[in-house]
Amino acid sequence: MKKFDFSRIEKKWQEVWEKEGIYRTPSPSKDKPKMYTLVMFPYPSGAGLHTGHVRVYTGGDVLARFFRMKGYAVLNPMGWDAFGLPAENRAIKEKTTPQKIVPKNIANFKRQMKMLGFSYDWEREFSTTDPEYYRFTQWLFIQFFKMGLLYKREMPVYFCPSCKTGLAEEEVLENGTHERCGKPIIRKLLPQWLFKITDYAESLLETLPPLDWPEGIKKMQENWIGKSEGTEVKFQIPNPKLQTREIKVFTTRVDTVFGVTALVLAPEHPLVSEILNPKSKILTEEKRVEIKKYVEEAKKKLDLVRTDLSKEKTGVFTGLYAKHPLTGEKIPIWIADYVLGFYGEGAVMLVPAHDERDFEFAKKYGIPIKVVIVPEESAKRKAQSAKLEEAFVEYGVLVNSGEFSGLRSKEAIEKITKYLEERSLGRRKTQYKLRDWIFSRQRYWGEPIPMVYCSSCAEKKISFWDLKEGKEWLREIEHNMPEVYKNISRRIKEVKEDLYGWFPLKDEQLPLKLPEVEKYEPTGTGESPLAALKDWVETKCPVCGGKAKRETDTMPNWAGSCWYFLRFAQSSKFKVKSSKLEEVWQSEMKNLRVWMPVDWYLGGAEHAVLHLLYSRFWMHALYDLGLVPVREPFFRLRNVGMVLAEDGRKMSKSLGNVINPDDVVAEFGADSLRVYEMFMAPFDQEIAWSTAALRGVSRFLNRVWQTFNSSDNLTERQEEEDKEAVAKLHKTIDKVSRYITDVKFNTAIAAMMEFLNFWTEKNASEKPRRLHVDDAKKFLQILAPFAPFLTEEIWREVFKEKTSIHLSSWPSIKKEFLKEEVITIPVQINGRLRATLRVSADELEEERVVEKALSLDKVKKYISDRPYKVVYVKGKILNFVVQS
RNA sequence: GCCGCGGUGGCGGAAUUGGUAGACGCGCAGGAUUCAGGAUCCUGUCCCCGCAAUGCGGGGGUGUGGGUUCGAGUCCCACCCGCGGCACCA
Repeated sequence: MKKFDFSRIEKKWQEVWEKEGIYRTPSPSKDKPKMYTLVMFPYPSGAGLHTGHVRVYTGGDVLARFFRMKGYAVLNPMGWDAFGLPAENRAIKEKTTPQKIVPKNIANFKRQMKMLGFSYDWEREFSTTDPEYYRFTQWLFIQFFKMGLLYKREMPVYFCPSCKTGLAEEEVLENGTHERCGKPIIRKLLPQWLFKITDYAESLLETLPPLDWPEGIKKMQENWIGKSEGTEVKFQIPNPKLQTREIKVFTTRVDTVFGVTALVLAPEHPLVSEILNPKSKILTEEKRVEIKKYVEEAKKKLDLVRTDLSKEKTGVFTGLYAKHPLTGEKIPIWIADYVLGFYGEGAVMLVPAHDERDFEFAKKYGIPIKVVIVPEESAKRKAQSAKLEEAFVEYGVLVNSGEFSGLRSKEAIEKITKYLEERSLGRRKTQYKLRDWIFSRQRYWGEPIPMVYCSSCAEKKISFWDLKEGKEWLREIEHNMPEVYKNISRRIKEVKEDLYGWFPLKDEQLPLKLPEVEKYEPTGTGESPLAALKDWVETKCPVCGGKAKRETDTMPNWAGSCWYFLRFAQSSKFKVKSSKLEEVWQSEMKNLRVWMPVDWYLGGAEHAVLHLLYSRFWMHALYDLGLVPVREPFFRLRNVGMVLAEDGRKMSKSLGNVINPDDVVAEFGADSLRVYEMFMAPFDQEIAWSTAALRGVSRFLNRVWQTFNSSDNLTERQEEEDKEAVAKLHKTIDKVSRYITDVKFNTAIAAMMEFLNFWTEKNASEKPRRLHVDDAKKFLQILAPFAPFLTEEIWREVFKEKTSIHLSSWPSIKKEFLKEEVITIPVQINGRLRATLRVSADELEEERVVEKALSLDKVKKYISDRPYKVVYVKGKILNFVVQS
């Protein structure tokens, strides 16, 4: 018998499928509902696809193929996320350009994807680096700008002296090194574009619960946004020499406010800079130097590797006092680096008795510890003022708290907040951990930010919204979307000052192409390489016609991935003839309405927060502007687990344990690789590579091939068909259908293996089991999403089918085959299995089953004459509870 | 420290969600075929014990200890271990 020659066959079908265009996206209709399956698109690196890519893309492909056969109009696209540092760094190293590297990498990725038989609609392919694509990335940026969601501000950003580039905080590892190059980073003050993502914190939180995402991922997003409700309390500083009149603190435990024995400021707090100014003359020179030294140390510390030793809290007393808003007591003001400058107000009230960190700090510096909360039980006795061994951080009953003494914590929080609000000493406040998103990069290989800066307009304090164009835009929003307008105009007030002189490009000027340059290495000054291109940078101000400069920063990698799923859903022949991009976008709304949201989104859990949060944010904002039909981009999310090397470690070149898909396909074929990666473990679980297990899968596929190529197990005559095999087949179809949509690919394959074993076993009379060819084909069909090449070969070459198996309809199940005719009922005595009973499916009544069971010798033996109780779950189990 | 996920044979894992624990695959052992095999096929394979031993019977068993239940891998309580994330968030 001929062996399965996979390399010849795979090549043949790749070509045929392409020619026949079987994976082109059909138009959905009433009978053909839409199904948008998407896998996180890859960064086309020079190394080509790795086994992890194969895993997640195969998973997506199985779903797409399954839904296609189920009669859905499937959109299953693929593209490339090709801007960003790796290509740029590689180009620098190899003395070439990213423009030359990227297409090569893409071509290699695409070759490998075709080799693996992924059923993408290649007509929708694009790269984020295509000017036709980033023209709209830039246009979207401008929409966000107009909405007041962007502002420019000097920010202390992380900077990698080795890569000579500014970094987002997310690119810095815990140990203070750059995630790409591993070198230590420093901090540098640079003007940055920031996204006001914090303005959407509530919105992003609100729509999270109904999403069909892994609960863990949802929780991580929730924690990242980090909402907490509490009270802002004002402490006045009765010191006429100071400009700062008050210190605001945020607390979730205002019930402990009577226990405040100090205020602690972050080194970044405005009051700190004020008193450090030699001109202010608030402090003695000695004190000023002491504090200055501490603050500088603390700021450096942020940049240093955080060690366990640095965990001990340090601080310095300023010599200044604030007034307690409720008791009027003098409260000393300290500075300590454990208070963060960017969270809350950059200051906390120190309540040593009821916060562990405060307790530790107070002990160290001899600050008084005042108990104001006691456990409810001890409140009933007498408030004991015994020395605290540790902070009492739970809720309890207030003591030593003036008129609020005796209240329970929760009630006290309400009452004290109200009291403070009435006297303008505080207010209810919701605080988020989420911070605004630094969106500009001082790098070459990214989308140019389509903004122009005119210094003379800036001096005249002209902003975009002061122009006729800006006013008209706002008026239209106000007219059409009054609610949205409220938010936009509030934000504009907040950001306007930072944006005098900044004007967006006109639609017809887009795309603002990334100029080809000779030297695109980072400048080292922190500026983007684009800053060196005089001709490009210098331009005319669209407002006054004078000299103006282009923004030379580019967008981060995230920009392209924040809306690529929209682009796939828009028409594939998306050629922009009109320069009116708004019209072009609006004309595509019908397609977005058809396809969005993504029904199935697969990708690694490492994107749990950033990519998913950023794209959700863009969608929420675009929804407010009426530019997308839904708020949430991804209805259903499933994670894929990593593929580790055979030794259980990460695959890496330096360890020499990398498995290359090209090699595996050459030796075992694409189907074997696909089925193996789906079979090894649940999809979301990590797996270690095992070539031995891959052989097992390969053996299974070979047995499928042999079975369909021999006459032993097939028949054209209905009467020769093995009834048991048919019943088993239908059960298998049922299982596989359910397992696929449960993303339990491993058990789907196990079920098919089990079926093949049964089918090729001899029956009770030692004869081979035969299936009618029409039924045998059904088995091929359920295997087709996993092993597209092998099944197509048999479908068309053995069975001479004219059209692809992948366009065939998923086999339907006959319910009567799902029923067991004879059921095995376990018989237990006192919960221990003692026997099994084979009962026909129409004799499941308790009376009959018990009678039968009692006739079993084993059961008799255990019961003998003792009284018993019967627990019977129909068709499931029988348990005799016997007294001993 | 906090949050999330997990702990089942020699290994990867299965278990209809409270109802026969170990499906399927790997590995291993024995056999067939072969000049040969790291190819293919068949048989066996959770551990321990007993017997009139190719069979039959008994006991133990899902990280540990307790609990609920006729019945627990699954539910509850306490603890141990591993992985991932966040890390002074007031």
